Amino acid sequence: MLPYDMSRLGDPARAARDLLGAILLRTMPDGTRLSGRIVETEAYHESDPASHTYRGPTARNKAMFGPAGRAYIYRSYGIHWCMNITCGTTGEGAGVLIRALEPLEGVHVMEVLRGRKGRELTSGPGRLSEALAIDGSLYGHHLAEPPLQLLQGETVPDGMVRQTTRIGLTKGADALLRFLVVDSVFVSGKRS
DNA sequence: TGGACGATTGACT
DNA sequence: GTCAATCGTCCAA
Repeated sequence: MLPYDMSRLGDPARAARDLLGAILLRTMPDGTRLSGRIVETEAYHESDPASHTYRGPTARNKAMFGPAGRAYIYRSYGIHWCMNITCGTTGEGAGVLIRALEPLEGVHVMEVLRGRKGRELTSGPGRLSEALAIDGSLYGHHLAEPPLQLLQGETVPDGMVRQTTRIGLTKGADALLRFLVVDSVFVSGKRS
């Protein structure tokens, strides 16, 4: 499979749209491949009150101020790990939160890691991190190489993309910076 | 140096 | 639908 073209990780809103359909591949220490197709993203930028980078660089967010194509990983609610792909130029605090994947390879191992099956494997930022064994040890990792890689996938046509407000925010809640693939069962949130 | 607050999830009513 | 878990981070004092 071809690597994702990191030069496309400029403006985070544009990158969030473009990352739909791309593949995230995790290679376990024993060689097991865990992968999924990105079906839901959110864009964050230092000019945005909702972003972790809004108040400038800190020890936690420094990866987002570094070069594009790295993993910015943070702990949410003291419990879950969530992963972003950094965007923009060095010195610019921007990134794209990966909110949902469609499992491709290693589904059985993901089921063991999650202790669950089906839609709940990867339909949320904390869920997909657990399913792909992503944690703080991968902070700042360059996504061009193992054990965590971003690969080119099939392009998602505009007609299959919906743009909405982001999830779980108190500040900047009205900006339309969430992107999802409309026919995917794995998009986060409750379903009927 | 204390304390309020999450870019969430899952269990329970 | 409601709510607790759980702890690092950041700001006010």
